[in-house]
This record gives sequence, C-alpha cells and structure tokens, in this order.
Amino acid sequence: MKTMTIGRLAAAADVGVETVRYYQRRGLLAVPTPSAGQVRHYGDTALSRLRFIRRAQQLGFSLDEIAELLDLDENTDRTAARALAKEKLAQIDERMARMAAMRSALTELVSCCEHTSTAQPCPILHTLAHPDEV
Amino acid sequence: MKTMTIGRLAAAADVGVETVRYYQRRGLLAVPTPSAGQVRHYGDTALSRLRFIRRAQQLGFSLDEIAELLDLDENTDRTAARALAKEKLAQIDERMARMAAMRSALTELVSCCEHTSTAQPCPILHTLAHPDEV
DNA sequence: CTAAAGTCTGTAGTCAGGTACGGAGTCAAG
DNA sequence: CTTGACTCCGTACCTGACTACAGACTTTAG
Repeated sequence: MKTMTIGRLAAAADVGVETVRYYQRRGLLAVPTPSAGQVRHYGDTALSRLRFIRRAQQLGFSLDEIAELLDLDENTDRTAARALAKEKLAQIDERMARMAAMRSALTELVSCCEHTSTAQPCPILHTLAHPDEV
Repeated sequence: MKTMTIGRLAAAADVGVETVRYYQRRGLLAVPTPSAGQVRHYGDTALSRLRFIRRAQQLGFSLDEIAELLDLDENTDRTAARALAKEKLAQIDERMARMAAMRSALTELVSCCEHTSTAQPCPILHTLAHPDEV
C-alpha cells in the first residue's frame, strides 16, 4: 500500500496540514502510530475519510454532524443517515426562507429608492430609521 | 426629553445590556457623559439608533456595514446607500445559490435512498465515501 | 555532509457577534 | 438606613472551523 506523510495527504485532499491535525484533534481522523521513527504515515483510508469530510461539508454538514455520519455503516444505518440528511434539508429550507425574506425586503427598498424623487430622503435609510411609517 | 438608564434602553430595544455596551465599544452607539454622578442617561436618539441596528441586521447587514450605513445621511447619500444595498443583495443571491445547490444534491440523495433496495448500501453514505462512481 | 524542507507537539490567535463575570460604586423603595 | 437592584469598567469566555507559530527533531536533495 502506498503511504504518505501528512503533507502529501493534506495536498491530496486539498486541505492544509493544520486542518488535518485539527480533524484529528476533533476525532474525525485517526492518528496512526509511527511505524519507525517519529513521522506518521497515512494510507488511502485516511485520504478517503478526508474527502468524505470535505464533501459532507459541501452539503452543509457541520463537523459534529460529519462525525455522526462517519460513525454510520453504509450497509446497516440507512435510516439514520436518511434522518440526518432530512434534518439538514429542513435546516437549509429554513435558512433559505430567511434569506428570501431579506432579499425581498431589500429588493423592495432598492427599487423604491430608484423610482422616487431625489428630492425626498433615501427610502433605504429612512425605512431603517423609521420603519413604522411604511 | 425622557431619558433612561442603559437597562431600560436595552429593554426598550429588546437587546441585552451587554449588547448595548458592545455596540458602544464597536463605535455604533455613542457613550454619553454622565450629567451628574456616574450613571449615564440615554435619550430617544440612542433608542432609534439601536433599532436601526437591529433592523439592518435583519436585512443581513453586518455590524461593520451598519456602521457605514449609520454614517450616511438620508438626504444626501442615496447613491451610497443604494450601492450598499445592492452589494448585499448580490451577496444574498450568491449564498442562496450555494444553498440551493446543497439542497438539490441532498434531495437527490435522500430520494435515491428512499427508492432503492435496502439490500444495497445506503446511497447517502456511499456517495459521500465514493462520489466518483455516481 | 549539509542545508532546506518537512514533521511533531503544544499553545495561542482569528473572525463575528455577542455573553458572562467580578468587584466596586450608586440609586430607590421600604 | 439598609437592602437589593442596577450601573460601571475591564477582562475573559463562547461557537465553529480553522490558522499560525515556536522550538525541537527528522528526512531528503544535492
């Protein structure tokens, strides 16, 4: 089996060395015992695990949640994995709804600002200062 | 003019006392000089300012951006305010797009997990572990 | 063989937006 | 006049995901 030092492992997974160590401290990645000397060597399992972590992050999972996912077994824990995914989906929907609300309020203010006379005070600043009048 | 101590000001704006002090440290809110004794008193201006801050936060502005907004004049700085609002709008759109991407990837995985035989490994965990095969 | 690059360990700092706390002073009600 | 609530001030702590750095050691390229 090809093994690599932490630097090559980090480069292969496109993360920093310090990030790998951080994941080890968080318990997401095992710290191998050095076979000879002081320098530790990592195999493909470590690389897969790192990549798993990055992909799960891209899907919006936190490192704590990823730790849970990593504890699951592909063959026996379908229900648990699906539950976590659905929970995350619900979170995403909630956040998107909040952002959509911001977006529409802001859009309204901008278009109002664009279509009113410059003689009046700026609707954006004015509404922030005195929202009750709207 | 009705004045209030920091506790009442905070309660009126529905924030914590420590939050008010924090905004003062950030330079978002003036620290009045106590007229007599040690205790500082705040007027309606401070309350308006606090409310402005909270509303701008709800629109997605950071405290640094809010500091900029607070420096603008309703009557003369329309263009600047509109520019900030548009920038924020662009940021929101970007974040929403990223969340939408997460959402669709997750939805896909969940529905895949729901519609495949339980004899196979969980698609969610499997894809996270070996994405190339998809 | 030497110098540069990489690794190890441990600790500390970063960002944002607060929150908590300790000790001293002050203010108002009973 | 005392007691309890409030204020002041400074500093430290919190979350999450890193990032930086110091100092000692090891490995590798030339």
